[in-house]
Amino acid sequence: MTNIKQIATDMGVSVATVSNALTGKGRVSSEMVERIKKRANDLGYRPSLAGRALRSGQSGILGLVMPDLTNPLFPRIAQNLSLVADERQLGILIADSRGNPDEQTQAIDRLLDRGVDGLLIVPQKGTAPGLQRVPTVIINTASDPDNTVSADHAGGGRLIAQHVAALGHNHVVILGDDPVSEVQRDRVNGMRHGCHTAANVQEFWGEDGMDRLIPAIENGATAIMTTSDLLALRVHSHLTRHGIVVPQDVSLTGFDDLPFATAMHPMLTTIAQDVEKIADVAIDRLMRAIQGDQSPAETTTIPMRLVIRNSTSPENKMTNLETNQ
Amino acid sequence: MTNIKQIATDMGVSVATVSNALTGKGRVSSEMVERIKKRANDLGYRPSLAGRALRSGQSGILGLVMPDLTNPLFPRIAQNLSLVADERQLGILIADSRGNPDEQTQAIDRLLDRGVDGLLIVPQKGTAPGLQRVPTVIINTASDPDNTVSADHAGGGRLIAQHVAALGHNHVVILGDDPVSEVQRDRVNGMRHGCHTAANVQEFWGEDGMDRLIPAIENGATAIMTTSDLLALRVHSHLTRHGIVVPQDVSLTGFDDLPFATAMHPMLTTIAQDVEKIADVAIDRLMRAIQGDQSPAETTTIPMRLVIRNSTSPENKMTNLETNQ
DNA sequence: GCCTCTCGCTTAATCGTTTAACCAAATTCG
DNA sequence: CGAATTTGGTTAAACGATTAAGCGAGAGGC
Repeated sequence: MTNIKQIATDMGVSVATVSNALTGKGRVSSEMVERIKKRANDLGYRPSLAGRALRSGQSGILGLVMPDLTNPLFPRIAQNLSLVADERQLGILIADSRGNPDEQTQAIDRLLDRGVDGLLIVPQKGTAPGLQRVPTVIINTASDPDNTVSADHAGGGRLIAQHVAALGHNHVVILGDDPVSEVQRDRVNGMRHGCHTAANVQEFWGEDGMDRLIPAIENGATAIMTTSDLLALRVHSHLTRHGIVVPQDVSLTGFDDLPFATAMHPMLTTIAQDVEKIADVAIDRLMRAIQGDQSPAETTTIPMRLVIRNSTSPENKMTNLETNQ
Repeated sequence: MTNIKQIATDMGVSVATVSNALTGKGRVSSEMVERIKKRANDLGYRPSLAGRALRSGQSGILGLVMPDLTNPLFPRIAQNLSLVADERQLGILIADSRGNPDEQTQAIDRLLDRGVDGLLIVPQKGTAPGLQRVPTVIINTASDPDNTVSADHAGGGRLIAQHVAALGHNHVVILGDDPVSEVQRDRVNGMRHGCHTAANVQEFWGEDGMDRLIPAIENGATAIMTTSDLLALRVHSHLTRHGIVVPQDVSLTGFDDLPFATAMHPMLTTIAQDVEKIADVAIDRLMRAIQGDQSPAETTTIPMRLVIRNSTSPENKMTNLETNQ
C-alpha cells in the first residue's frame, strides 16, 4: 500500500505538501498540485481512513440500528441509505437489535465503540432510545419527540381509508397486528379519520381479530384494511379458505407495498412509503448535525403514496355475502 | 473520551503497562492488572478502534457485498452474519452492487478503501469476482471455483423433486426465472435428477414459461416446481385466475422459504436454506484466512431442508383437469 | 534602501494504541 | 558469593494522516 510518505520522498517534497495538495487545503502552487495528484494517481494511492480517522476523530461511518434485520422493510431502507451514503463517501455499519430493547442498547454501544460518526435508528416497537453521544436520527416512528424522519403513517391510513370510502364502503373493519407498535397505531388512527363519519368502523387486533373477521363480514362488513401487506396476505388466505373472494365479496388493503404485493391475485391495493426520500432526508439531517449544525430537533414526515391495484372494488350490494346467505 | 494515557497518568504508571494489563500481553503483576482493569472500567474506558486499526493494520470490519439489497434473502443473510460477527467483535459494512457487474467492483473498492479485513461477496448472477487484496469468501454460488460457501442448491432441487415424485406425479414442469443465474440452473438441474427417470419433465423459463403453464396443465402436467417462492406466488395467482386450484388440481413448490410462504393459502411447500450455518461457516473461514491460515481455497456446500406444507398433494387422476375437460 | 507582505514550502506535533528494546531490582543457581 | 536469569516495569518508536507554526525568498510600498 502506498502512503503519503512514499509519494513525498518519491517527489522530493514534504508530506505536508502532499497532504495539502491532495486535500486542497494549505498553500501549494497549482503546478505542484497537478504533479502530485498525477503521481498519486499513478501509484494508486488510497488514503488510509484509519489514519485520517485517528487524527480527525471522524470515521466517516454511520451506524444503522434495525429492530430486526428480517423486517421486510429493512432491505429497502438499507439499500436507499447505502445509496445516499455512497454519494457522500460514507460507510454504513449494520446492527441488529434482535427484537428486544436490551439488545438495542447493546447494538448501539457496539456501533459507538466502533467510532461511528452518527446513528440511524429504527427503534423497537414502543421504545424511544435516549440521547446518544453522537448525532442521531430516528427513522419511522412518527410520535417520537426526538429528531425523527418518518413516513406519514397517519396520512397513509387516511389516504387508503378515503379510497375505500370513495368506493362506497360504509361498513369496514380495520385489522392491526400489534397494538404495541406506534407505527401501527398511527396507521389505524389515520384510517379512522379517513372513513365517512357515518360509517360503521370496527377495529380488531392480532390473531383474535383474525377470528372475528368472518363474523364481521357475515354481519355486513364489505372492506378490510390491514396495517401491513403480510397481514393482508394472511387475511386473503383466510378468506379464500372460507370461500370469500377478493375483491368481489370484500375489498382488502395492505400497507408498505412489499415486493410480493404485485405477485398476489388480486394484486394488492396498498400504501407505499417513499423510502428513498426518507433515506435522503435522514442522512442529510444526520450529516448536518455531525457537521455542527445546532438547529433544534425536529420531526419530518414524508407523505405516503396510495397504490391502487385490484384488491379493492366498489361496494356492490347485490354480490354481498350478507345477501347471499 | 478517556484514553489509555489518562489511565496511565491517573495511576502513575506508563501507558505501556496499561496497554499490557488490558490486553494481557506483556509482563505485569497480577495485582497491577486487577487495579488497572478496575480503574479502566470505572472510568468507562473504551479503546479507540481507530488507534488500534492504525497501529495493527486491522480494522475489525468485514465488508458484505450483495447483488441487490432488496434481494429477499438479504435480510436473513445480513442478520445471521451480523449475529456471528457480533460474537467475534467484528463489524459489518454493507455495500450494494445494484444489479450490475461494474457497480460490483466499485462497491468492492469502496469497502477496500475503508480498510475492511475481509470480504463476503454474494456475486451478481453470472459473475465471478476475481482475487482481491484481502481474504474473500464467496457466498451462495455453488459452481464458483473460488473460496465458496453455498447452500446445496442442486441437492435442494433433488429433495423437492423426490418429494413430488413420491407423491406420484409423473408429468411435472420446472419453472425458472432467469437462466443466467447459476443458482437457478443448479436448482433446476437438481430437480431433473430428482424426478423419476420415466417421468415427463418440461423445463420453462421466464414470462414466456409462465404463458406455457396452462397449456402444459391441460396436457396432463400435475405439478409445478419453481426456483423461488416469489415465482411460486406469481404462479399461484396465475393459476387461480384460470380457475385451477392448488393443490387439488396441481401441486406447486417454491424455493427459499421466504416469510410470506406461511401466509399463503395453501401454505407453500418449499426448500429452506440453512442461512445460519452458511453465515457461520463463511465467517469462520474468512477469519481463519485473515489470521493467516494458508489452506487452499475450498468449496463448502450446506445441505438444504425440505419444508412440506400444503401446496403439494398426491396425484389424483380423478380430479385432474385433463380428465375434467 | 528598508520594512512588511505574501507565497510556497518544511518542521514538527498530534490523534490512541501496540510492541520491541531496554533496565533496575530481585531471585535463583552453581 | 558472583553470575545468570526472571520479574515488573519504562522508554520510545512506530502506524498514516492533518495542521498550526515557522521560515527563506521574492515582491511591493514608502
